[in-house]
Amino acid sequence: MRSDAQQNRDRVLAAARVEFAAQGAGASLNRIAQRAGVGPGTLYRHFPSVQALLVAIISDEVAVLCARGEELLAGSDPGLALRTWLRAVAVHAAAMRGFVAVELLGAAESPALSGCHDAIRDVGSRLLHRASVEDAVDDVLAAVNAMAWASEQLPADPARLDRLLTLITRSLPH
Amino acid sequence: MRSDAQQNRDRVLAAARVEFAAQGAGASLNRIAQRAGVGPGTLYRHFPSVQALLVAIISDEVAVLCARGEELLAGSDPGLALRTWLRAVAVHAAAMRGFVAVELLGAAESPALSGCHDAIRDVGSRLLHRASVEDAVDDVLAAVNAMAWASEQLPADPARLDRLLTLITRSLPH
DNA sequence: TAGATAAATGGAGAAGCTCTCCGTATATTA
DNA sequence: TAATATACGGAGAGCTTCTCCATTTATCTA
Repeated sequence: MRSDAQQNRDRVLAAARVEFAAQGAGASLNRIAQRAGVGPGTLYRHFPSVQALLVAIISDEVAVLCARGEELLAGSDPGLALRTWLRAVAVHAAAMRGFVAVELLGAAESPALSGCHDAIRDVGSRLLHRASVEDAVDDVLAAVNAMAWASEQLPADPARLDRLLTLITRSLPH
Repeated sequence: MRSDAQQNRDRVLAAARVEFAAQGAGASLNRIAQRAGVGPGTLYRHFPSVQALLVAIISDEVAVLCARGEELLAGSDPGLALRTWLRAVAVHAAAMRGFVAVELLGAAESPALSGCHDAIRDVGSRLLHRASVEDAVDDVLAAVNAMAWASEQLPADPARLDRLLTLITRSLPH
């Protein structure tokens, strides 16, 4: 990749992070391009769709979540490890203002995205298995993402996400 | 209201039901107006925002849900009544393709909408109380709506909604 | 029944969106 | 330094939501 192209790609990504964080679902690709100081054409060449942009942003954080999961898998309390990790997943999803949920849930479309999805699934299923939970990992992850999404929609209440997660996790092993 | 206005209002509502059911979040108000055989200006006078349109459509179904809740309150098994009603709420929310969830969760903005919200809350809290559940009705409803939303996002799987609801309801009294 | 009036209509158009195309500018290579 | 491949940005097409106002029409009154 040409060095100026790389630079522009990075600037678009940085602008997109800011814009998504600020505007959520109302983010405009035009404004992202403007904020990055590039033309719309440039943005679309690097990221042909909103998904592509999100995938690039999300991949980093998924890697962090997986690493955290591996750490927890090495720890001693399987039930606590599972609940801790699910909470981390939820916080991550909520921070992305619902995008992660929408994108990850609907996965399997983009190769990169389903890569993320598979990585999360893998760690999740091992954590579930070690805690003797029999529910499908897809269902549990969908539920956790849904809770993150819900807590986004409602008026801000710092404790709500925890209460919603508790509705699910309290039936899991302690 | 003048009779022609009433007629147009009804036609817009009918068109909106069809369009929302067919297109989901991608529904276009232009097309709704076109389908109803009215100009955009007419649509916007009757319903100044998408929310207003949704509120009108939703109000009917909320009334049905409340009636169902009252029936169940008169029955004999509090735990079963609660689970049955929560499932009905979820099916209703899913049928609205996520709009109900978004709108009802974010409530308290439009008077009509918060009316719906209050009605649902009222029935829900009585069902919860009778089943000796101590969770806040808002949290439970948010969780149920979130599950309906999640099941919408994922590839169609008729049993998924039930599995997701079970993640919540299995910790409630049987 | 006919005229007055208040209300509703619908379409033109402003502003913003996504996304494409292509002439121009520039980084890289020989 | 010259040639070439690549990336650039912005004009513009075709959407969208939403507003304004000249025109039409239902309803009321005499």
